[in-house]
Amino acid sequence: MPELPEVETTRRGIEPHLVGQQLAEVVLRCAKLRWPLERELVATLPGLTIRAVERRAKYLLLRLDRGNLLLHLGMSGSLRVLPQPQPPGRHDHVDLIFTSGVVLRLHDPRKFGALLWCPGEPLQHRLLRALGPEPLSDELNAHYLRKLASGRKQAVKPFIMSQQVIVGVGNIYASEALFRAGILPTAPAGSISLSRWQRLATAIKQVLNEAIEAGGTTLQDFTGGDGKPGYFKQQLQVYGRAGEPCTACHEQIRQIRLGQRSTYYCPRCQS
DNA sequence: ATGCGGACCTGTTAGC
DNA sequence: TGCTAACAGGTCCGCA
Repeated sequence: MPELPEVETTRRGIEPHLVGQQLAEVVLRCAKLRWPLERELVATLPGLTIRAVERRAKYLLLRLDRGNLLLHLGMSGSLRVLPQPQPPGRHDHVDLIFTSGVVLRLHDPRKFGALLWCPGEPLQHRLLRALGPEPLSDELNAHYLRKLASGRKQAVKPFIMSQQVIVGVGNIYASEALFRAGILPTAPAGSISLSRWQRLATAIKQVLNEAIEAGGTTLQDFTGGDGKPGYFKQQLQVYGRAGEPCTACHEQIRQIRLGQRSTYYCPRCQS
């Protein structure tokens, strides 16, 4: 489900409810998500207080006064803050219960998400260490992209979705950014000119920023920490619109499969 | 080094 | 209406 805008929306939704909260109890109802859930969480976390809720790539970082929790929502994960404990529904796999009674609940039907305990610096964790730059930072620019793409034959869409290249761009926003930049998703990354990388870098920043503003994209069941859906779906110009007219030129939007992912583009606007 | 396909898991939708 | 196949927001890993 969540790409960067949805994770950031979630972060903003839960942060004000969690900072300063002291953990009372951890309830694990599922043996494993992406990885086996560490039983030591149940013994280690009670008593610790959340100092900050940060995001790196599509990971949420809960910084505690000692150690950190790394959270990834996978394809279908979502978080809710509940004012008090409630009976769990289907796929409500984890509850973090605080001394105030507030509960942070992780819901994840497909179980591709992750919850990891990280005693040391989370940015040095093996899963985060090799990640590329944040797309909304100045590190993402045309020169960086051209240099990294040099000599590479991979299609530009899977290239920009690779988290070693840039983080946060998933399947929806990759198609949207390429449409805005007028670049075919199948163009080999190594063949793209500096000026087109410039347009793409700008498009990525714009589409992510606009999606964050709208509270993310809700396709089926995404909700931010407050349970509200995101409204960016209405602003999608190509994703999920196969056969419909292009918003710019009225040509039919096409759908192809690229790297096992559905990919949408306008054959007239993108070259 | 790069790039691809498979795997993980459940739910929903499209098609016969 | 009911069954089956394909597909869905991610990404790690192993292999060529």
